[in-house]
Amino acid sequence: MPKWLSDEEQRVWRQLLQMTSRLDGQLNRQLQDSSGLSMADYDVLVQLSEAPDVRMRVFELSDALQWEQSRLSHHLARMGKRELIKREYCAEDRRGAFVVLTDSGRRAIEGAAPAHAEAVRHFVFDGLTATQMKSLAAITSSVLRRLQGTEQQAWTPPTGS
Amino acid sequence: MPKWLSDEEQRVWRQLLQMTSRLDGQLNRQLQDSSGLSMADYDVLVQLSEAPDVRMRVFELSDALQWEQSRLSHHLARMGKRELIKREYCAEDRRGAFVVLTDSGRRAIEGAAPAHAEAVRHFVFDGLTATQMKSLAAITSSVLRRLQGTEQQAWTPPTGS
DNA sequence: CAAGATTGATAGATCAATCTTA
DNA sequence: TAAGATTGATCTATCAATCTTG
Repeated sequence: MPKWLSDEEQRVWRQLLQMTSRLDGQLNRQLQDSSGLSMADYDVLVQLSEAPDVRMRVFELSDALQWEQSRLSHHLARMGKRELIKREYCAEDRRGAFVVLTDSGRRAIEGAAPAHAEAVRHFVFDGLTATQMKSLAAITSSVLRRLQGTEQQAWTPPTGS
Repeated sequence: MPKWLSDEEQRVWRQLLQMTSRLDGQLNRQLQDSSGLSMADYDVLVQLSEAPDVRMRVFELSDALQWEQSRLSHHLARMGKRELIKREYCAEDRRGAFVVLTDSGRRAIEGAAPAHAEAVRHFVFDGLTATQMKSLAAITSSVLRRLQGTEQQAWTPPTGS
């Protein structure tokens, strides 16, 4: 059980970090400039637009996005001010609330999606072979499996005694 | 030139986004709990600790980390308050400044590194075959190559006329 | 004026505390 | 008391404006 990453691991790890931060930056800028949406806005709008009756309970959204409740609540408040979404009362459980896509929210996501998809394809998928595509699916699955069950608590390394 | 991502692309893309956000969250929590450092702190301290005389110019750090000047400047101010780094005057160019690792900063990074490396290995590399490792290197290189030259400006899709 | 760097304003993320209803 | 959700405080990120020296 070596104490450090190997040279190869280190190189790949730094590349992965760089890839994700630059890709994130580029896609956010593209979205922002072309449509005024952030990736976070986009993700919320995608979930709602795919939901039956374009509405979801707050906790459903939170599960789907894997966001903390409070982050989501603050974000929905801001999106509400911009009229991308609205809240509706929930009759069955009066503690809860529905989040509903507005017409203007639907127009925003429909306007933003084509160029966003194009950008993702351009920067990521157009450069990959079919084999690399399969590999990427396997790699992300592997890491996600290893992250299972560590959702809220921090992982601690096994003691080396 | 399809307008949307294919089903497979969509599935892999969502997995990649999930992987990076959860991995980021987990590694940040582990670092924070075990050492009081964030990943951002960690990256700054790594750069300084690898630099000759544990010091760098602000613009060198900014290049190495690929951070905007203002983000770095704010972050250094906060790290300065915590005495992880300090500033020193630059004689050669009096507009500039050196950032120097303090003793307490060196202790912090040395204390944090083993468990952090262990976590990265545990969640990522221990689950990959040698072939997948090579694939991951190729994939990240491909995406980074495609991002080259788009650093500050937003990319816009070619017009479809 | 341009390069190196900081500052202030604003938007977003995280944590703990709170409020209401089941 | 616990579940669904919001609020306020604090920390971080981003953008535009500024300050100083080359």
